[in-house]
Amino acid sequence: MGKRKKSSTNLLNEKYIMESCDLTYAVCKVGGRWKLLILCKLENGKLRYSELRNAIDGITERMLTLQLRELEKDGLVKRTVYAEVPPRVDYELTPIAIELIPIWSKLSSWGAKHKKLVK
Amino acid sequence: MGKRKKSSTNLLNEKYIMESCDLTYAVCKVGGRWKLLILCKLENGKLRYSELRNAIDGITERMLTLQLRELEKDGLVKRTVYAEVPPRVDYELTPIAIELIPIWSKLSSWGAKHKKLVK
DNA sequence: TTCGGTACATACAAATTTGTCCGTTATGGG
DNA sequence: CCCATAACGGACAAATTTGTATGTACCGAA
Repeated sequence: MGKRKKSSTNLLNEKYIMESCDLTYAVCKVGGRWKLLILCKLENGKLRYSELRNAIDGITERMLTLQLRELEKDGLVKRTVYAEVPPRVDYELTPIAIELIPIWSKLSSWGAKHKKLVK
Repeated sequence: MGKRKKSSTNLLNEKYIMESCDLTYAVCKVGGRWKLLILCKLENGKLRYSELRNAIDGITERMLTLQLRELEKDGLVKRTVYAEVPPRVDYELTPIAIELIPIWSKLSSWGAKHKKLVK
């Protein structure tokens, strides 16, 4: 999120795992604290920055920005800036992110089931 | 993993998110660095500690132990200790973890696809 | 001309995760 | 009696993620 040291064991391990396991790779892409919450909010269409901020209780602007930047870099959300003042920016899911939705819903059901089991 | 401070904003946020989003909850359960790799190795049946260690390149015994402990606590793996010397312990997926397998395979395909897209 | 709203950026600090190194236990073989 | 082995446990340190506080640009409205 900030800069990472090249060639720490930590980073090398991460790289190795991401290369050798597509599943870990996939999970890492949505692994930030707020990423899935953001993506969920976007399931029904575009939202602008402030709408996301208001929709996600507890997130700070810094975190929202950071996570959106990564999602954008990873091709999961598309950012559109309108040349207006005050500025307007909106975010939407990319096609590859949309492909995740049916998988999410299964995973989400699993989560709900697991949650009950544990109690 | 080590102890966590109760009532840091960080922890409170995590709790809140896990409660309000089953999807995030599910992803967090397998979110440790090595967890998915471990679970994948167990897909075809029991393995003992040393077999896991040897199967997963780069993992240290400490990390393997920690991640296994959490997986056990979360009911994703079952640990069996045999009263032998030297000790023998094996690990296997629980039923709820087995239910994840078909979802994983979809997610894994998605990961592979995404990986190509990005290149 | 100061003010307000939007979408950030930046410096810094706290929390958490991951990794390194070394110790432990019990016993059958030599 | 000494040692090797399997499966850990604990202290400590490095790396990384998350959170806090504050500042920026822009322009139209008051």
